[in-house]
Amino acid sequence: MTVHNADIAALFNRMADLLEIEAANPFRIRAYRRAASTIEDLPENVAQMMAEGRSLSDLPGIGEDLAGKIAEFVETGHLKSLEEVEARTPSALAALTAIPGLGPKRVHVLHQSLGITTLEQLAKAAREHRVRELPRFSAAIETKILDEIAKHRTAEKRFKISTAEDFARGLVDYLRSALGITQTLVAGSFRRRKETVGDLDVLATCADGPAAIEHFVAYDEVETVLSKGPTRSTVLLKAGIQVDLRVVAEESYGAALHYFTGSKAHNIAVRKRIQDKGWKLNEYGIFDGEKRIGGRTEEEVFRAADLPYIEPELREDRGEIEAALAGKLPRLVWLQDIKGDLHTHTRASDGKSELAEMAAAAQALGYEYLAVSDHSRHATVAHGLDPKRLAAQLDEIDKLNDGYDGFRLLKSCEVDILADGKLDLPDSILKRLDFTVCAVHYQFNLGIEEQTQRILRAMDNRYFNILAHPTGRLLGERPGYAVDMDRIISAARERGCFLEVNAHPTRLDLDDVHCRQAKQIGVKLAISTDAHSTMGLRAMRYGVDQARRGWIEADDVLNTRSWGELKKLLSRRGL
DNA sequence: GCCGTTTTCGGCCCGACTGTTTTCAGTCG
Repeated sequence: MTVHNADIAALFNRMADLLEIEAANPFRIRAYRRAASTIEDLPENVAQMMAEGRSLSDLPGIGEDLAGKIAEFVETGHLKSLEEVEARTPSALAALTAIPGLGPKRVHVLHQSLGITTLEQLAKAAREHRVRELPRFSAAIETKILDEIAKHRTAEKRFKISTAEDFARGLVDYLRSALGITQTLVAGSFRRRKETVGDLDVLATCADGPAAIEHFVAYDEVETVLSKGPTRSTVLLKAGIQVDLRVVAEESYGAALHYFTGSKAHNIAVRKRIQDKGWKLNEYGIFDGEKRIGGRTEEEVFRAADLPYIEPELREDRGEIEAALAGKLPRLVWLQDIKGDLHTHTRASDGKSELAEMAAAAQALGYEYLAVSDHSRHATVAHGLDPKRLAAQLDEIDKLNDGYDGFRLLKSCEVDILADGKLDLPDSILKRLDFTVCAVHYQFNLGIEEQTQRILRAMDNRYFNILAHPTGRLLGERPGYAVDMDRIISAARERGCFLEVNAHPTRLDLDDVHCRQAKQIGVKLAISTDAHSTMGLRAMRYGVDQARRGWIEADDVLNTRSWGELKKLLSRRGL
């Protein structure tokens, strides 16, 4: 059995959930969570590392004990200590803490006093008014629990970054319209540019906190005010997204921005360093005793921790602190580094704009080139091109290119990878292309071995260049197909192929962890929009954000290069 | 449970808001 990092992370997180309900040592709980996060974000497979005889206890937050537990699970498929905890505290209890207002302490009481382990039992007990009798509960909490169960755990909902931007724009404009609010910024996972966000963490500076809060809760998109104090308030918008506003004074802006941007693990690590110097960091600033010694800017926060500025996308406690100390922070790729788009569609297949329109839009973005990569024939619903139609498109591109100065349309095609691993078009037409973008578009339900083999076989074709949207996932809609990405990435390096970071906000595929893995192994990435219209070209920034989260630098990206340099990289050996 | 050119033991980030707790625990971020 193959043990994936996600399995081990889930195991440790479950342990942490249950230990929390048992009121175990909070630092022991944190240790499990930190280890889970380390494993989950690790750009290598842990079971593989073990097989190679490498020491897991070198990983941050993993000591002798947890390394042993990982080994036990990899070897036996079981974790004895977790089973012991589960015998006392059923795993189902962890799900109850997802209900807002129910934390580990209350869930513990519910289990001990009423024997409740499931949502159904909880609802029944609440309806029978048995919950309000318990210590630290009340009729109000009982009603709230029933409400939350009825709405069935909307708390879990996450929003695509592009959707969140939509909500954020209106809100930020509204906040800025208030007198006295000088700065407004959306921090949190939004600022770290995670592919999805659970809520919006908004920071505002204002001398009069309560006035800013009043203005905030009066926003006409507010559905419910969940909490409201003089400096902080939480609301639910009609769109279903939760928003936290935090108001601080101007001199605390940097400290508050750092605090509110997170991630939590990163903040803990930075605070620890400042604390080690005998100072204190909170959202109001850096303090030496009672005396404020900084915090107006984020740079001051990092400086106090003896660190250079760390970009928000890196702040996940995935080694950025260590890299910063060693002077090895990546110089992350910027949108301005991008010189062209390597995956786009036109009306010839399922796009909405004409070839010339796409070219004009690309030039307006300042691009040096745009690859046209319409679907191949197997994608019939997308009016995929057969060799004849593709040949006609290539002729048309030649004609258009004659008229451009300092810009070039590149000849490409999004070639289907057939179920047997063959490419959907014959070499006779593929050889006329500048490069191919190859993708899986059907038979998503193959087993992991079959699916991996299918892609590896396709990569064996010397006309295979870039693997498009490598996992096929659609955020919030469907998971990716089962595929062994470790092997795909290694195979790409051996064969001189590349992987795409699909910039469409519903895809963002590769994810950040695999971007970093590709970089470490030496596989370059294409950041491409998969645009189906001229508007679609503007999604590039989401792909760049995703790549930045994966520590990607301009040199790691194919399309930061001029066409001349790019062409050399795309020519596979033996061709 | 992890971790250490201060430590192998004793630390481990910090604060706002809520509610029923009359002095603070629980929850959340």
